[in-house]
Amino acid sequence: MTTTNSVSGLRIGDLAAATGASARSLRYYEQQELITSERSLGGQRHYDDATVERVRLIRQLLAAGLGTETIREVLPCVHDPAARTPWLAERLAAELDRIDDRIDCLQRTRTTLAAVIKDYRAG
DNA sequence: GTTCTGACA
DNA sequence: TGTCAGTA
Repeated sequence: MTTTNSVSGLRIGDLAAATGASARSLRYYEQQELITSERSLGGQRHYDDATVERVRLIRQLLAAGLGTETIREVLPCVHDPAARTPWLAERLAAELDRIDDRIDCLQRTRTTLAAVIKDYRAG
């Protein structure tokens, strides 16, 4: 569309380019209430500059294996100490354990694959 | 041309 | 998450 209105901010294509997330993913993040946007008269989404950093963090957490529900719960306290609660601390500790388990799993797999490759190269 | 929603894979 | 359809 080429509608002109007063709504400023990044359009979904801009945010996608700035974060590496696809427009499809960005709409999904919004649907999951991980990010918010304003709508122009034509219904187009417009994002605040701060959303760029937020999306990068979301993708980092997603890549680490956290689910969207967990991210939604945890995101508020990352940059806002006031949002940190005992319950959230337990939640984060649980995620830390999961990540450690995952690291262990990856490390074992790495060792296995490395051995196979070494064996192959040795002929 | 870009984005929107809903739907299917 | 990609992609297709029909729009605005």
